Formats: sequence, structure tokens, C-alpha cells
Amino acid sequence: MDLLQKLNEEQYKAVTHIDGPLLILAGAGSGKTRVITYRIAHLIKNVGVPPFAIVAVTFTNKAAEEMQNRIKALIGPIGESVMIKTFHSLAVYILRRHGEAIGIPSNFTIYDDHDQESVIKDILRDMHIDPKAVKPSMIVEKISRIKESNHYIEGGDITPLLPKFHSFNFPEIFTQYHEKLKAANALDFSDLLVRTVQLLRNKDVLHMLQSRWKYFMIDEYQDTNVAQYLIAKYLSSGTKNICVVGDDDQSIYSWRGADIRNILNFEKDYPNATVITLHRNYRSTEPILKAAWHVIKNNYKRKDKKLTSHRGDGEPIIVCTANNEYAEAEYVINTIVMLKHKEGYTNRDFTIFYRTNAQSRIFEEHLRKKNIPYVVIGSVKFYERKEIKDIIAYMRFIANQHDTVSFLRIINTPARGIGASTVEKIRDAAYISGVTEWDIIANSQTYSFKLSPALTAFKDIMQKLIDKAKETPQHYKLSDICISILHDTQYTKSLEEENSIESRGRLENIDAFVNSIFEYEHLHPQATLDEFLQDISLLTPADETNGTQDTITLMTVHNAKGLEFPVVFLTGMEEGLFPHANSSDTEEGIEEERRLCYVGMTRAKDRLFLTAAEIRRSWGSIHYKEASRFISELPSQLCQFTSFNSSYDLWDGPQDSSFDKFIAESVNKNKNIRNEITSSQFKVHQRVKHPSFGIGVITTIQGQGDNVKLTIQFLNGFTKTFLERYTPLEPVT
DNA sequence: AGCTAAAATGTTTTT
DNA sequence: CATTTTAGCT
Repeated sequence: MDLLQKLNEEQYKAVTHIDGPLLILAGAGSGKTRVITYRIAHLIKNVGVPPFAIVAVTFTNKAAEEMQNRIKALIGPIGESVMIKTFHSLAVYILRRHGEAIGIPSNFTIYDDHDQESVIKDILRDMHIDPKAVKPSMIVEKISRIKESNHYIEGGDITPLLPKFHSFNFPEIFTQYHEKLKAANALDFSDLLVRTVQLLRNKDVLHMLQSRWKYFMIDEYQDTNVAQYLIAKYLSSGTKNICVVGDDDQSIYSWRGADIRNILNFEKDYPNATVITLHRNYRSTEPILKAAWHVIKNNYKRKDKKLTSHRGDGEPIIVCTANNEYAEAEYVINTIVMLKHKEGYTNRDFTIFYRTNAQSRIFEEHLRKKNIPYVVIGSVKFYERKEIKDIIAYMRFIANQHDTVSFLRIINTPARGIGASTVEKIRDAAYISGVTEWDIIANSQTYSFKLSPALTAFKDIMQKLIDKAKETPQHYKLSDICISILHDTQYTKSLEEENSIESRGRLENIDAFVNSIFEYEHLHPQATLDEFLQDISLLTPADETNGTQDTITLMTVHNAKGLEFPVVFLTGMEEGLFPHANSSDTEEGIEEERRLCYVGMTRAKDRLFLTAAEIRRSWGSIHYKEASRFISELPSQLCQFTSFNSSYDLWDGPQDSSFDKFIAESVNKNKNIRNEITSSQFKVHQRVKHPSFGIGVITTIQGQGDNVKLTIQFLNGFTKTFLERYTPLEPVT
């Protein structure tokens, strides 16, 4: 079949490897996705493996969807039967069908981190622990790490692992948390993986699955944790046809329990494994690839390797220092406008990366000001908006009346006169009788619970909706229930009456949500309410991307994994931010930050810009920032160093005195530099012409010999510093 | 019960 | 500084 002709030697070897364990070490941009999809196509078309016998696991649903489409493009509609999922969605698939074997009802609800926090807050309150003494999010984090640890999975005593805090009893919280989830018939993200491991230890279940699934492919294997590792291991234990793909240089999730040893020890785990290294990079120009290598080579803990570039020479990496974070944003957006104009790029060619979500705001403000369309991946996710979560909570409660978190969310939303004290009474009654809150309301006589008129009204509305969900035929069930919720609970009505700018926005979001349900119904005509809820609870940030519009993409570097863009801006390259201060204490932390930097840099195809701010405002005060150590790791002959100062004052109101002081100081510094004697062929105040920035005036000359740097103020507002020997400048009279 | 205004608190990265 | 939580008032 001709699909094999489009592969290089190593790719060909990987694709045509059929049986037995296979490790593909795929460097950045080495055609990893192509190898996975072609291998699947090859197995089906040339080897005769039935599509349903193949399982591929990727990192995001988006990646899974894309892979499914690529496979369908290669082999036709039959590619639909290949099982392509994330670990979490694969776990849901398995648990829904076989979970009963370990006591998990198939209609379980999935609690996201927000739901988990609500549960923890509840527990803290019940235990009379001051919620300020400890962050619930921190407890959630600890619980997840413990649950996904090898020790917990193997049934060991976890008490010694539990952190000891002076004022409260962590083991007790841990126990109560589990009881609450069990009572709510809910599983959290960790449970999905850990319970699946437990289930796969049941021989009957395992054999049932293995009779169907014969070939396994795991993408981003360097970022798997113990539970994921075990799921892959058990599933493939029958045939040993496991193919894993990864790159230890791109492991960026160790803080979430990912264990890089999974990929480093693959050959030990599977002694007769074939190992293929993909080292030819087809994505980035040579300077970009070289520069990225110069950064990553500083990591002590890595397999030494070097990618070869197959794209040839390109533009140098541009490193820009801006005087503050607003100037940084201005520089990035000016450069985008300039490149669009001069080199014909369109919005979708650009991406802005940053280390923390909070950094996106300033870029957004500037983009809005300039009327440039953009999407932010991951920050305020659509499904995390209040109104959407409210509707979903109604749907979840209708599907599962044990779901306490959802119940508490909806009981007085929209406000219907059921206050905190009433809710408290219901909860007490439920606790005393050992039943759910809904039981108390639905069968109030049994528990001699006095219902207020407001509660009776709530009960009637919910009872009607629950009954309706049972009776409605499948094919229009979802939209029908959703619209009934919006109507019967007066949710839309209360927003319409509010009639504020905000409520209008919410109504628009609800409209978008209803439309998405219609769309979903069309794609999955047989989907039940449970299935719908499970699908949306596993949606990841990258899944929200709208691929059709010409927009600039903004995202954290973590979200950038697996993507590529012609022009990449890697922003906030400052000590304390990237590498982040919280990771800078240990060598391991710095190495992971460095890998993150490597991932960011290697997303770029043609152009790479690194930017830093000298001053950044955070927590309301001003901080002087030093350039990131990763910048100093770049080889200077591959880079152009420049600076950008905001041409006008972006700060509203009276300026902070320390800011003024800093400006005064740096002006002084520049004065001294300006008087340095240099060996440049140019002079200060001379007019020159630059091929891409046009005409400007030299304001500063510094350095000696090969290191002469020229700072030029251009007519178009840019101020840049160039190394003279790399910059073709013409004198202008 | 529900709203407004003051206070507290928070920034790592996410399936 | 900006968002979220709480207190206090009506």
C-alpha cells in the first residue's frame, strides 16, 4: 500500500513493526502523529487486524478526535471503529460497562476539582476546622497525589503518607471524603484511573476486554503516572502488543504524578522490546532547533540525543526585553501586525505562550484594543462558567439523585426562597436518617420533615423533571430535558428579568450550550443523559478550540504540547516566572521548567520570539525582574537581542514612586553606556535603514569588536537592539 | 432572605 | 490589582 512510501527509514520501521512491545522515542516535530496514524492504518489495511481490536490513547480529547479523523482520511469510515481515547475516557468506558464487578453503578457522576473542593469545604465545616487554616484546593491536590501513588494502588497503609498538620486530622478528612463520594455515587478524576486498575485485576473482566482488544498504542508516554502505566500494562498483558510513543525531554507533568521512569524503564519492563528513535525534525528551522537543543542540553537527567533539522536555515531567534509587561504585550502585538503586513502571515499562524494563566489578561487587552480576534485556551473554560455549571448540575442531579454537590448547587438557584438555614435543616435530617437530602424532601412525611411552600415547589419541579427524564424517548431526550430545566425552574426567566449586561451574556452562553446539545444529539442519537454528562466532564481545554476561525491563539506552555505554529512568542521569560519561583528550589524543578521551555520553543516552525519584562506588576506591587536563565543558555550567534520601551504611558492614575525611580535609574544607566567608545562603523544619531523595520535613528552603541550592539529607534515606534555584524543596515542621508 | 459594601486572599502548570 | 468571600444592613 502506498501509504508506506511517505515515510523515512525509522518511521517505516516503526509503522511496520507488528507484534511485540515497541518503544518509539520521538523527538519534537519528528512526525510522531504520522507514525501513529499510519501504523494503525497499516495494521488494518495491510496486516488485516480488525479496527475494533486497536486501542490508541492520547492526551486530550482533541488529539483523539484529530487522530480519528486522520485515520478515517487514510482508510475510510471503517476507521471509526478504532478505539481512540484519553486514559480518562478509556477508564470511563471500561468502568461503565464492567464497574459493577467492583461495586460501581454504571450511572456514576464524575466530580471535577471544583466539585471535590466543595466536598472538602463541607467536611472541614463539619469537623469545625477553620477553612482559613488550610486551603481546600491543597487538600484536594494531596488526596489526588496519594490516590494515584503506587503505595495506595497496591493497597498499602497510606497513613504515613498523609501529611501531618498541627491542627487537624488528615486521615479523617481522607476517609470522610471517600464516604461522601461513595454516598453521592461519584468518582473523581483519580478514581477513574485507580478504580480501573483495580477492575483490571479481576481476571474475568480482563479476559473479556482482552478478547476484543489486541493492539495498544500510548501517546505521550513520558507523562503517564503509575495508574495509567498499570492500565496500559494490564490491558496489553495478553498479547504484549504495546506500542508507546514519547520523548523524555518533553515530560512536563511530574507535579501531577507523571513518572518519567515509565518511559526510561520501558526496555526493562518489556525485555524484548524494539526501540526506534525518530530524530529527524521536519517542523522547525535550523536556528530554532539548535537553540532549543542548547537549552535542553543543560539538563543533567536526560538521555543524550540530538535532532537533525530537515528544514534548513531560517530567521534568528529574537529575544526582546521590554521595560514592563504592558510594553511586552505591545511589542508582541506590534510584531504580529508587522509580520502579517510584511510577510503575509494570518492570525492563525501566531501563538502567544506564557507560564501562568494570569499573564493572558494584558495580551487580551491589547488584542481587543487593536481589534485582532483571539482565543484563549484553558483559562475561563466554557463549561466552568456559572450558568453552564448550574444547568449541568440540574442535569447531573436528574441523572443521579445521590449527587449532593449538584443538589446543593441547584436548591436555591435561581433564588427561590430556600435559605442557608433551611438547607442546614435538610442536611441534618439526611444525616440523622442516613439517607440523601433528596429523600428527605421527596418523602418528607416518612421522615416527619416539615416542607415550606418554597421547598414543596422545588420538590414538585424536580420530581416532574426526574419523571420526565425517565419517560422521554432517547433521540430527543437531552435537548428536551435541558429546555424543560431552563423553563420549569425559571432559570432563563430570572435572567431575563434581571436584564443586565451580565445576564444577557449568560443567556447567550446558555443559548450556546443548548445549541451544543442539539449538535451532540445529532452526532450521538442514542446517547443517554449519563453518557452526555460523562463526555462533557472529561472535556479538556484544548477541546474548546474552534478550528474554523482565523484567530490568534493564547495558551499556557503546558497546553502547547503536541501543537505547532509558524510563529511562536514565548513570553514572560524572567527568573521567578519562567522558571517559576515555586519550582526553582530543586534541581528537578528547574529541569522540568527547562523541559517546559524546550516544549515551548520546539512548537515554532519559522519564527521564534522570546520576550521578557524588566518590571512586572503582581499582587499590586512592582517587581524588578531578571532575565530567565534559559535566555542566557541560548547561543548568541543564533539570536538577535532587542528591546522595546512602551512609547506612551499605559499606567492609569498616579504612578508609583518606585516605578518612577526605576525609570530614572535606567535612563541614567543608558546615559553611561551611550558614552562608551566602540568600534562600530556607525555613530549615535545616524539615520539608517533596516530591511524589515525601515528607517530609524541609532540611539545607543555598545560593545566591542564582534559584539557591537546598536539600539535603533524606528519611525514605526519600535526600539530595537541589534548585533551589528548580523544586521544589514544601510546608512540613510 | 437578599442585597450591597468592605475585607480578605490569591498566582504555577491540568487530566 | 482583581476576584471572591464575608459582614452588616435593609
